[in-house]
Amino acid sequence: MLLASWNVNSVRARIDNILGYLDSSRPDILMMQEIKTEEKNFPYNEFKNVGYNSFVSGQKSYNGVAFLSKKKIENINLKFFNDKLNQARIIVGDLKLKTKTIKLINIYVPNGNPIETDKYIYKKNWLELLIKQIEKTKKDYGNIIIGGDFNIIPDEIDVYNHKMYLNDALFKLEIRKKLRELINLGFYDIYRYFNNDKQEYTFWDYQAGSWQKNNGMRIDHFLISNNLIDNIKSVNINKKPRSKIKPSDHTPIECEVN
DNA sequence: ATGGCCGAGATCCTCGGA
Repeated sequence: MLLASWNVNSVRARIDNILGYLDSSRPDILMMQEIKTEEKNFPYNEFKNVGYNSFVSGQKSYNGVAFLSKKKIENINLKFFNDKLNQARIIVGDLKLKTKTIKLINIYVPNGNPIETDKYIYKKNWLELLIKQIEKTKKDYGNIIIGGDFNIIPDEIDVYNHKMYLNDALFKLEIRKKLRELINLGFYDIYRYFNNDKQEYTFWDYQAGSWQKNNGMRIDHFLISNNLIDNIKSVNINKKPRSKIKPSDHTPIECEVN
């Protein structure tokens, strides 16, 4: 089973790119972030026509997350924890396989810049609430996959010039520690698990020729609960969608699950 | 040495992104 996660930066502006990606990579499940639209304007039919069901948490202009899935995803939950600003940043559901059920958690973590503002406080609080709720969930469910745009650069190797990002909400030590705390609940950063010292990115800014210069960062992740580690066959950052016409600034991360 | 983008939504600019 191929599981993918992609910050599409508007599902409607990106519809041709997304359909192209589904056609060439055929993921069983695609977790999308930043769909930037309400449910009433979500292109359900375009995805239905190519064999995917949509499960959507929408919001006008900003944020928004969704699952596209060939199979049904059950017990969809848009209120995994109480986000005081009520932004559409998380969607949770159960994937029932023959031998097990996997809890799928699709997240779009707040950016948090600039760091001297409420936006940074919101990011930190959001991560703390997420960690608390994952800790609770871990007691009842062994099989958890958290995927999405974490807006966190895990380590120096994960960005083209880490010194430039020391006081950035994506790389501040305080924020990276939150990711570490989450992983320490019993997860693997599955990209790094399979790639010890490989330097690859999932995001390149639209500005300053970042893509051409490979000035990127690895901020989209899959965290796999310990129980599932033997079920993961491979992980791949698929750079093709970033090279297309009118691309998202992110590219998909893909994970092959038994 | 510097600056370079893009999407949404309401107007021809602002906000947010990272």
